Amino acid sequence: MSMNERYEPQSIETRWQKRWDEAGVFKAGRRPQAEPRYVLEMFPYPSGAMHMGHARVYTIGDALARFLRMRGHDVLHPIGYDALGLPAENAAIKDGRHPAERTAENIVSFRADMKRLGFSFDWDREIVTADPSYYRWNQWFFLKMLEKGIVYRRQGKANWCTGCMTVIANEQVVDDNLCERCSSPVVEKVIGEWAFRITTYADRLLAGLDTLTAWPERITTMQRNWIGKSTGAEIDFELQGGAEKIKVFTTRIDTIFGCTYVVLAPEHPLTAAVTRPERRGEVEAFVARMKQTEAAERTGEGAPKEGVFTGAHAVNPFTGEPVPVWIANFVLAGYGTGAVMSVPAHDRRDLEFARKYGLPIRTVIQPVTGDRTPPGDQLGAATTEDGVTEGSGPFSGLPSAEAREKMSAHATAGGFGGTAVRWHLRDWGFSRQRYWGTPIPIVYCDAHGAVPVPIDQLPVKLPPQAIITGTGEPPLAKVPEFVNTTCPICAKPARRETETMDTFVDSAWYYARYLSPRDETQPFDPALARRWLPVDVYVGGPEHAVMHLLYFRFWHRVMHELGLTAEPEPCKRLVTQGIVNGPDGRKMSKRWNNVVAPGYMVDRFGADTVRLFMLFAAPPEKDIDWSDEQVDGLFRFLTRVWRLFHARQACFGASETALARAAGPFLELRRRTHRTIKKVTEGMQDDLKFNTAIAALMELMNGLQGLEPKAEPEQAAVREALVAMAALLAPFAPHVAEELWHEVLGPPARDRLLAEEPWPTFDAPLTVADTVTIAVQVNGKLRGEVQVPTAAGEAEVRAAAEAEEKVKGYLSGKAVKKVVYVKGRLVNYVVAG
RNA sequence: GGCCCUCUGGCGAAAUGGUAAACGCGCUCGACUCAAAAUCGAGUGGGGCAACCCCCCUUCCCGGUUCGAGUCCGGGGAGGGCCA
Repeated sequence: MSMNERYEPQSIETRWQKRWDEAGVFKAGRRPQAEPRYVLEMFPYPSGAMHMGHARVYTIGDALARFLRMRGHDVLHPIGYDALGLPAENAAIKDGRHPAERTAENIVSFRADMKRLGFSFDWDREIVTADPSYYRWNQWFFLKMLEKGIVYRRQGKANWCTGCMTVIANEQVVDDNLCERCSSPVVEKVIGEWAFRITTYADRLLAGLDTLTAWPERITTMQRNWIGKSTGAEIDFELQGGAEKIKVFTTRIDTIFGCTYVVLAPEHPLTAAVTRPERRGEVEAFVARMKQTEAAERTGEGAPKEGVFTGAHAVNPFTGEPVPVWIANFVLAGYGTGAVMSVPAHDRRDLEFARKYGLPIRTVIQPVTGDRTPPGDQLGAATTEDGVTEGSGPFSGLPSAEAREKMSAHATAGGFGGTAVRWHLRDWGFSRQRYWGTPIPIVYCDAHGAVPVPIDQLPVKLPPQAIITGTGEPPLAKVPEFVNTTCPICAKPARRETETMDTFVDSAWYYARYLSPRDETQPFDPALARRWLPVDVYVGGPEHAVMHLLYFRFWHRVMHELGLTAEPEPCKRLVTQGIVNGPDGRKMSKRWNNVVAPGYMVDRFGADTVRLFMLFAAPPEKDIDWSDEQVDGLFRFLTRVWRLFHARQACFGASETALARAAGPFLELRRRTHRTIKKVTEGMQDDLKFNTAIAALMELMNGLQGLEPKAEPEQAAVREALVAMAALLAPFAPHVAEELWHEVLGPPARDRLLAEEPWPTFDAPLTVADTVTIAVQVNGKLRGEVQVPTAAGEAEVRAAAEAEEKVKGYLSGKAVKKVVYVKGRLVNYVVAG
């Protein structure tokens, strides 16, 4: 046997990657008897070169996948590419190339970068969403959902991105009404579009969150807020001298006796009908002006409240009192009923508006604290908290919650309203007026209207020759070969739908396609789904909390209802990993010139060092800053490990039977070895404590460095430590681990691979040291420590503690009131004075 | 404004309510060297002291629960996220 003295990762890494690949050790389904585990990382959008963020997610998932494989599980750890979408199309327009060409190139580069990092993916299951063999199943789901009424065509206001020239989802509109992808302004546009009725799942998606106990709470909280259930009441205000009713939605029906006016959204259908002739000019001018203004601008916190009086009055059904009907900018047609009852004393916006236009303010809630709210005209600010009703007729003197219940019941009984629920969640409009997406399988026929493409005619393929202009007209509309077709019902000439699907459709169910990626008869095999789903651990960025992760849950529920999956939720445990910032602590970006490319770092230090850095810097969920010094340190660690093995080659042949005779420092080494196995194992199982697991390995190595084994029992103890170290290192730094493991074991291991060896086990009695240090406290302050045999009882420990000179000083002449003894930890004397 | 999260050495961090700062980085000193790099060894929270004996202080701040609080509870501050 010969070992190179120098640690040269580049040469060993490619060699082991090849061996793993040839042996097929990462293929899922090789252990049909074993318990399956599905480890998934969010698949990449291959928009350019791979970056550090990718290196981190896949390293985290890979460490876990490798660990579980060594624990004997049958592991599914797949990868693919989220290849369709706007950025690829925009980039293609910019440099005049076809998105398919660019995407294919990016995938080649991504795949190479991932392979160089040694991720244990089952490459046979690779999927590309831009491939018709994938997106035909998007079309299949579309048709199934159309059948079930989950997909529908609607005419409505949509968010139109002026940069991407397409409709985008609510969730994709950020900050000041800008597009999440391209930062161009987003405007409202009335448009016909396809939508998923995700709102009919709102209650189930909300309730399902309670079952996701292994998801980070902040993600479930964000989803809960996004779904946004608010329970309130709907109340009809009859128009005085007219037949119309104004339906208002409120969560604060307990304040209804304080309602002094009613406001309609400018777009409310009743606006024109209620307006009195003498006010018509003013109202129309106002409505016209509001149409020019965007929603966010109108309703923003700082935006001035503006409105006009319609001249009409509506009757408050609780008081019988007529109140004026106004139109105002801060009410939106799209939320609730598009009309609100205004209670200026108890709502901030209503108060601001009332003050501006001189409308009455009436206090009807008093704080529970007993403080008095001043009368309306002296009110400093609206009191928006719950309290106790007053001036509310038969409902006076009730706590808000009780008042709400009784008032809702009263409205129901009187036939003018009742309890109602409103959701923040909107239906998911998924039509895109762009090329690089899944064609929507619909044909428009003059005689039969919108006709679904029959399932056996799928896929409807994207024509390669689309003219990509980015002008806002669907590019597919300009491809006659694509557009012109025949009606599936009457075979007469017809036109294809030219819109494509949002890419969130692709990512909503890709994890299921990995189960049977080449299946041509169904999206995936339900029998395999029963074995592998739900996903055991899903690793990805927290930025997907309300878009991808909600659509993902929605889609899974639909699949569940279609009988394709056994469970209603797609994934048990979610791990959200932090960002990798530049060395300067700022987000890596060309703008700051602080981008560190993973490929370059692999060239310099090897994949194992880069992987160790990702895992050691901090726990997975924390943001980290790239640090050249830390990377140097981890490379040094691997070099030290390498040299240590080399320096101890004499131990490699030591016999295991000699182990039992190890004594003194070598028995202590054996204990450290077994404690390390325990610590790493538990850290990986319970939480993903990669950083402390690696720290434990460093400690083991530090302890090993000072030992000079001579006799065979000593050599055997060292060998045991080396074998364990190689195995424990395998999930984190798999290449060097594999190399060293083979070196230690020698020829007997020639045909085996550490990647699929059983995980080391520890001998429980050996994890216990024979003496422990017990802290001695007096009144909770540390005053000394004593070494006692691990087996020592309380009396023995106390005797030793009380014999300590220092402790004696603190105890002498004091009355001991109480002694707290914690086995193996401390003894605390509570003394008087 | 609402909801949520975070705050520990010079830095990244660790710590079932039980010896705060494991491990790594950085730094200091020493060995090796003509010298340097690399490597190896020792030290490294702050203050007091002749003393690396010992004492006091220290997990953003204030209070509480407890024999004992970085950890639990209440209040405040700063920073961040999401939603408005």
